[in-house]
Amino acid sequence: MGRQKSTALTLKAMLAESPWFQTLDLAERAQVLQDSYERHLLPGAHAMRCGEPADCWIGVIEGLVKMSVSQPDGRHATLTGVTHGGWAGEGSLLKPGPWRYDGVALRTTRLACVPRYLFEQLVATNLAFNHFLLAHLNARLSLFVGLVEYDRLLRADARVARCLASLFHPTLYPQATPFVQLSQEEIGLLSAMSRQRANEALHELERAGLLRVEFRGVTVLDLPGLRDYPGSEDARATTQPGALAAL
DNA sequence: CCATTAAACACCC
DNA sequence: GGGTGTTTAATGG
Repeated sequence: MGRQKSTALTLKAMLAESPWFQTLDLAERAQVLQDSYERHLLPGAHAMRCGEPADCWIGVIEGLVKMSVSQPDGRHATLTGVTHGGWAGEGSLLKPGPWRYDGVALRTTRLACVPRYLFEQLVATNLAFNHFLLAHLNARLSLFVGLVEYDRLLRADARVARCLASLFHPTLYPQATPFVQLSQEEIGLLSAMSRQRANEALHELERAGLLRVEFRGVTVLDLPGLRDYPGSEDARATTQPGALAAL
């Protein structure tokens, strides 16, 4: 126990720092603090498994959860990653039935779990909480709209850029700091590419001055630049096959 | 043909 | 020991 890592929060601190918690009145806060619980996951363990009962709303205190879908033939697609400070699962909780996605811990992970009945009670009675949920869902929507574009139109370097930038959405990840603690393998998993391709992409982004590749992670230097990498104007330097090759 | 990846390797934090 | 950086052969569009 007692392991004190840099940003390790307690369950209560994690709840207290979550934006939606601020929307609750005192009684609601007390109930959330009392009835929420913590789960510890080893790498590879499921935070949620498609088809199993969706019995709580899940926040990431520490670690990394990869959201994905899979098909019977074993192929699977990564949807997004949830890092510390992020909340996930509200989509499945908003209607009856089981989880509709898989959530897999990519490394040792601690989860904050808010029981389903509490989540439903807040949705039914607390307008401010609903406002938070709308903003949260809207943020998720724009993330996935961007994902379709990214999957269909962008090359690998740009996919990594977008994947990293998405971890800085203030609504989804209020606790984000410039240093992103993701190994290159994890970045590859989230960006749907191999580790060495992710490595190559990261160095391209570093060359572009958008981030610094570091030990077990990257530090983001230019978030807007990452968001619309490779940009439209001064991207001539990098190889840009396809689009304007005719000229 | 080209890009990407899995596998394997040697560094080094 | 795990995360990197790099090379190799294999794979698929």
